[in-house]
Amino acid sequence: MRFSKAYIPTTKESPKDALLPSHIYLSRGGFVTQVASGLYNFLPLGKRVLRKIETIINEEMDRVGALEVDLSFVTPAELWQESGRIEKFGKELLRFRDRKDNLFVLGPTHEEMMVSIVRNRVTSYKQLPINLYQIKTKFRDEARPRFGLMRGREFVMKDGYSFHSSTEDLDREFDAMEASYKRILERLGLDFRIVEADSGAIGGTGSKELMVLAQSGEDTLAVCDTCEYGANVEAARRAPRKSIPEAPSADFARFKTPNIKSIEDLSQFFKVDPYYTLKAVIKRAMYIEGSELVCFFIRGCDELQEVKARNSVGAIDLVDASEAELVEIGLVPGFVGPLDQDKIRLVMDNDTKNATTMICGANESDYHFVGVDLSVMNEAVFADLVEVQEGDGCPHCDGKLTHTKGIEVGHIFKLGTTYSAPLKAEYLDENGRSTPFIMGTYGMGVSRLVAAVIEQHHDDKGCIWTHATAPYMVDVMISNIKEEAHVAYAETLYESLGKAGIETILDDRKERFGFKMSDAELIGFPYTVIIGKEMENNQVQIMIRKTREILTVNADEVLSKLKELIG
RNA sequence: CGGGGCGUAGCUCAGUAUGGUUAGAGUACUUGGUUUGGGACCAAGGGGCCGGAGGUUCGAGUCCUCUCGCCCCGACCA
Repeated sequence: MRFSKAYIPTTKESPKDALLPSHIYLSRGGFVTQVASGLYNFLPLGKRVLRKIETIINEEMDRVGALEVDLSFVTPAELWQESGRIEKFGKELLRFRDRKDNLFVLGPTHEEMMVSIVRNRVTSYKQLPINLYQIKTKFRDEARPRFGLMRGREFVMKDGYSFHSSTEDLDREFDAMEASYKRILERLGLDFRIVEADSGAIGGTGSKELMVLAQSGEDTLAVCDTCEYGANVEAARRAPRKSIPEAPSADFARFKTPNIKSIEDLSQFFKVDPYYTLKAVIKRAMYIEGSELVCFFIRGCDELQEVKARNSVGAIDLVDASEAELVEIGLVPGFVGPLDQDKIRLVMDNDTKNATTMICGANESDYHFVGVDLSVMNEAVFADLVEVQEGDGCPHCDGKLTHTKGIEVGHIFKLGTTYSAPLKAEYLDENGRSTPFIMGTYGMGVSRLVAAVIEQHHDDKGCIWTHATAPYMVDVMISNIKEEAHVAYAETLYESLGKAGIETILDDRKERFGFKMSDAELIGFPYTVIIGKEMENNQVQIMIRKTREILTVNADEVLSKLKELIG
C-alpha cells in the first residue's frame, strides 16, 4: 500500500474525551473514529488489525476442531423469554419491533440462538461433542460505555459454545479451549494471566478469565509471585495464615467496653491483635423477590469480599444496611456478635471456624465478650468471605500473593445445563433417555483485544504493535520525495518486500522527515526503513519501533536484515 | 440510574460574569512560492444554523425555560 493512496487520517491532537492510551493513540493514529457513545467506526488500519486478530482466532479454533458459524444478529425476543433472560438482561438488551410488530433484540451474546440451532437437529449422543463459534458484532446497551474500544456498546466478540453428553467430556473440552485461548494470546504477543473467576449467579462448576495485564485494567487480580496461580479478587483464595499473632489469655467473660465500636478501638482497648476480634458486616441481601438483612462475621484483620458474600447467600445484590435498619430488628450497632443471635441471618467466614480466645460483640450496648470459643458456632453457615490482601500466602505454593490490574479479554465457562434445560435442548443418550446437553461457553473480546494490545504496548510517541497485530510490518519511508534515486530505491525495496510476503506500506507522501517519522511512531509499524541521507554511503536505516533504536545497514542488505528482525 | 462537567470551523479551544459592528485563534484544508533528517516558512483563500426548540429584548453565542448529545465519578456490567 502506498501511503499517498491510503486513508490514514492521523492527528496531532487527541480527541478531548480520550483518556486511555489505547483510546488516544487509536484515534490519533487513524485506526478508529467515534460515532456516538460506545460506538466506533473502524478505518482501514483499524480494520486490518481487527482482521489479524480474527484470523489468528480462526486458525486456532480450526486447530482444535471448533466450527465457525454465523448467527443472525437480530434475534427474536421469544427465545429470550423462553430462557428467562429478557428480564434479567433488562435495558442492556436493545429491543425493537419489525413492520409486523414482532419483538426482536440485538444479540448481546448468543447462548439462546446457539442452543436453538442444535436443538432438534443434534438428537443423538453419537453426534456429540460439538463446538460451534462465531466472530460477530454484539450489542449491549451499557449504562455507561467508556474507555474507547475497551467498553463499547457495539463490539466484536468471538463466542463459542460446546455441547456434550458428559461432564467429563465438558472438562476435556474446557481444558482444550483454555489451551487454545492461551495460544491465541501468546501469538498476539500479549502478557496475560489465566485466572480463576467468580462463577456467579449463573452457577456452573468452573470459570476462568483471561486477563491482559495492564495498569488501566478494570479488574483486580491476585497473582502468586512464585507459581502460576492467579485469580480475580472476587474469587481469590489464600493459604491459611502461617504467622499467627500471640493469643491473648482470657477466660470467657462479659466485659464493659464503653463506646468501643470499631475493630481498631477494640484491639487497642484490649491490647490484642485484630486477628482475635470478630468483625460484623451487615448488608441487605436483595433477591429476585424480597430482601433480608444478613450479618457476615469475619476476623477483624480481614475485609469482606462482596461478591463472595453475595454468592454465599444466593443474593442478586448486597447493599449497605443503615444503623436504623439494625436497630429496627433489635440489633445494637457496634456491638453485634454471633452468640445467641436469632435476630438476623448469619454467615461465618471459614477462618473463624473453631477460633478461640476471640473478642466479639455482646449484642448489648457497651459490652463485648472476651475469651470466646467459636466452636459453639459449628452449626452455623460457613463460607469463604474474605478478600485476599497483598502479602497473603498462595493457596498452591509457598509464594506470596500480589495484586495487579487486568483487562478481561476472555472468559470461559462450564455452563452445564443452565440453558439447555429451560430451552429443552435435549438428545437421546445410550439408553434412549432424553437428556439436556451439557454445555460450555467460551468468549473472547476481539475489538477489546485491539485496545488491550495498545494498553500494554505503547509509549509517549504512540502505538507499538506486536508482529502479529501490526497493520503493516514495515514502513518504507522516503525522507525526501524529490530525491529521484531515493524514490527509485524505495520502489524496488517495496516491491521485493512484497514478493517476500512482508506486509509493507510505502510512505511516498510529499511531507518532511519529521512529519513522516512522527506518523510512523504514532501508528506504530514494527519497523520503519528510512531512506534518506545515509544513501550517500549506500546505506539506509531501520527504526525498530519497540525500542526506537536505529540500525544503519547497507542498502543491499535491508531485505535480509528485515527478515532476520521479523524472524 | 444518581452526582458533576462540557456542547462555538474537520480537530483543539478563546469569546458567555456585565447582551451591542461583519464571531475569533491555533491546527487541518486549497492555491502559489521558498524549504527538505524530527509535525517548516511566506503570501493569498475557502470553511460556522455558536447542539436543538421556545422565550425575554430594539438587539442573544452571551440571559431564562425546556430538550438532545457527549464525557467523568459512582451504581451496574452472562
